[in-house]
Amino acid sequence: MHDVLKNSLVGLTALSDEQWAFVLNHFKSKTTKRNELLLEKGNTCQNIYFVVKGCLRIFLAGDDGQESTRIFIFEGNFGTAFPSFVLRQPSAAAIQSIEASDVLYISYQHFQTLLETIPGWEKMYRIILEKGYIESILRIESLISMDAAERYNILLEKNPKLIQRLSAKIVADYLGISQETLSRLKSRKSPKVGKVRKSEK
Amino acid sequence: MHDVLKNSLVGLTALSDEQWAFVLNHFKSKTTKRNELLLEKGNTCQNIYFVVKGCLRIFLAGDDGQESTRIFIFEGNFGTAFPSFVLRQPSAAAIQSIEASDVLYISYQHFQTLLETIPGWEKMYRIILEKGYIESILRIESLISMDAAERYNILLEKNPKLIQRLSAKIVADYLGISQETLSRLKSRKSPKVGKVRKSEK
DNA sequence: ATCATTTATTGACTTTTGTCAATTTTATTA
DNA sequence: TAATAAAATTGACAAAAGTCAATAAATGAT
Repeated sequence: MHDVLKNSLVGLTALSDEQWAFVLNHFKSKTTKRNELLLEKGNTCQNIYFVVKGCLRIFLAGDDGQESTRIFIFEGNFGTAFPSFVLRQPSAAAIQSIEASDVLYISYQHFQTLLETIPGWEKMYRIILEKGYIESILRIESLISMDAAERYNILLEKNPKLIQRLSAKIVADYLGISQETLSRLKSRKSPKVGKVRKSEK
Repeated sequence: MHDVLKNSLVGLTALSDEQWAFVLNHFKSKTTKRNELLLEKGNTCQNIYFVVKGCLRIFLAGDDGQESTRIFIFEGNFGTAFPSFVLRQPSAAAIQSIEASDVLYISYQHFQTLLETIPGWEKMYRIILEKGYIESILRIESLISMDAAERYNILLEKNPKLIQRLSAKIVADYLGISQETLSRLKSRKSPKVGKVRKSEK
């Protein structure tokens, strides 16, 4: 599993073999079950996760049972309940493994150690932050300037894998619309394109 | 002007006097008029701006004349058309000086120079990125999980100065709602709280 | 200070989206 | 593979928000 992590980072920053060993040594591995919670709302997030296989989601849960997905973390990506992790505060969001997944994770303390002792790690983190920040800006733009149909069509165009792979319920949570509205958008605009049924695979 | 910049950064990172001089030397200053455009949509953003006095906004403009404000940059903060600046691509958004403002700015090339030559600068940038990313995550959450009235009330609670200082039109653009809806929210929920008229100051 | 311009408010109406409920389809697991 | 649970779809209706238009208020430039 650690090789996957190294391979995905090796282009971002230049580290010696000793530094790579030091870095990788601070990541623990974990296998999760489908729907397993990695962080409960209200707890302070202690880890950054790197998804080797599978998919996590960070989501908000309202009192009424309604959920809103803040972000997905697919294979080859880092993620955490970011505000909680950085500010060391109880998290408004929970982290859930949507699929049975293999993840690596590093604690806040160890992450700080890497930032302080490996100069290239600061750069790598910065580049990952830039990428995440850009994604979030594009998402804000779609939310403030488009209606549900436009947002869905853009997602379909830019990230069709996401729609195929996840349940419509969760896609709706992510788009900020109800599952019924999403269902109607699908039948209205593109009847043939939707989640690939497992029975068709 | 450069003192304001140094004072706002000095707590984030440890630099020698020589390093501070080197850093500040790479920032140019500029005075802007009200409503002046610092970047037009379609151009690649060349600078990061630091607002000493006044306020900038980064906004999208639709074909129909409708505008959506991505973010505001008030005194003591950095900002840019971030995706364009980082990815070196034409910007979807424009940058406008809402008020007559004093700004400092640094070019992409000079910014890279600072990242490469001043280790503490990488850390400073990372901390600013973390802050911006957290803000954007909270904004996404409000957009996907709250209706217009809730978003407005939260903004009123967390950032009343923003509502007082800016026109309702621009606040509506920022909230992702129409000006009419915002006007109705104001009269419905909190008749006495609104923008402070200049005539009342 | 006045005037022209921009911004804000309000009403009437339309469109979009949400909610509730019933049904069908798909997925999970014993 | 049957049984059960979960998810998706659809219809009917309600609520939220947008649009258009008219008017009022505030601003800023002379």
